[in-house]
Amino acid sequence: MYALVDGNNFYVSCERVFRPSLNGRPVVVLSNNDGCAIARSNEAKALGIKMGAPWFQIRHMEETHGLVALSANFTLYGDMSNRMMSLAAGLGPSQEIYSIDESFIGLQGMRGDLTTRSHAIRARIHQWAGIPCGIGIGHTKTLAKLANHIAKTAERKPGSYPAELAQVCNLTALPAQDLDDVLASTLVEEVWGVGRKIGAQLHQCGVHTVLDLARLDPAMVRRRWSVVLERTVRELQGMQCIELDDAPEPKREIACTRSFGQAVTELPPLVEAVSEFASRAAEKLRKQGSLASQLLVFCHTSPFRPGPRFNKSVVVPLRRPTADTGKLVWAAAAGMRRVYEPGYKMAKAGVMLLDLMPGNVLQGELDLEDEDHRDRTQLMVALDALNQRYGKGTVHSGATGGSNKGKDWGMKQERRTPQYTTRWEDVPVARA
DNA sequence: TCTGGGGTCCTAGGACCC
DNA sequence: TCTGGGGTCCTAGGACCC
Repeated sequence: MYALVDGNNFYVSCERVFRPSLNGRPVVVLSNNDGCAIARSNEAKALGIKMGAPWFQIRHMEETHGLVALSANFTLYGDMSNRMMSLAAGLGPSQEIYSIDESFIGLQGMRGDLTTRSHAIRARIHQWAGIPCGIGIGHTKTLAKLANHIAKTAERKPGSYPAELAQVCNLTALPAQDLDDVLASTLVEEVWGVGRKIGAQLHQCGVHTVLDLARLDPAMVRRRWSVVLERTVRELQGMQCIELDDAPEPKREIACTRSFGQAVTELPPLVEAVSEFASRAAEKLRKQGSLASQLLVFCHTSPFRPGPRFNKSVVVPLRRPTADTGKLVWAAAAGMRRVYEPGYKMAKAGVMLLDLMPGNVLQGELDLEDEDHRDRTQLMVALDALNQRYGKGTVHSGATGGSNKGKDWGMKQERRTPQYTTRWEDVPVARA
């Protein structure tokens, strides 16, 4: 049995802890470069503001509806998250931190009334961390997720579900008929693992509610869709297919990408940008104790704007797996010089570290013939510690070309490796 | 004018080998 | 020489998550 503890409107709730005057008002938190809304208060949701809505499309509500917009402060949210997570951990014997605002709690072996206990934990998180939460309980992670959705919706939209399910929804304590009623009044796309595409396909097949989905034959679902959706169906039926992952593996790839506030056409600022990205990515890489074997660099024009399109990337092989900022920055800069073509308004660029393997920077590189290398890697570990303690950008390795503090890079969507990736050897050198 | 930034898993198909 | 089956590895792309 699992619980899912999830902070409501998390970024907005974090801001409200320090600015109580925002309570009761429509508030959004905006992404990098104030591009679009990545968190919305209940009041903002009630205004019809969608997740990811571009700021320029909703800003008129500042005047018409008193909408308040805040620039994101991710350092603050990370701090608040840590507090919330350690309090949530009190609910059961194991915990998987799933995202900045959500954690699954394993409830195996717990005695007593879990609903009452959850209400108590919820009150404690609100009182000590200042964050309002919803808690959902189910026999599987998928059901716990669904329960959490019901707990939050019942609170936000009275009448949508029985009032006693608000804030804490324990599906395992519901009589069978009540459970069916709840599942029948929830649409399939609310299920964890069902997105827009598959949701639409399900509706076409007459599968509209979660109850409809839960009653499908798993074997048929596997044939018609995939093993992934089959697993979801089984989980809805109460069979555990997804385990609690309380000791996650290190990341298999690490990315740092940004959209630019204003389009960039020249090579030097692009090289500077990806150098900074590589430096950030190298920090993440060392933090998880990995080395990278390949580095991918890309840049592209805006998909939203007219004009000539450009979208290219290159994979730069690294001679040896490394976590050395200097080497990664060099590779990123070299890669950008290769992909760059003049005459385009670049909207976004990024760096991805690929083909990661475990390896301590120091121990992993001791056998290098490079004499300075050991000293440099030791220095980098020291710099990482300082930056972590005193904030990003406190000190830089000389290789990264100095501070980019205050630079405003914007944002845009990029989910997968760019399409036109070429091999390093096949790319002609750009004219600089 | 102005439109996130990260990640994961699964599958299909090609290359290569025996 | 010709033909074929089967396994493995890799990559690209689709779908999903927050």
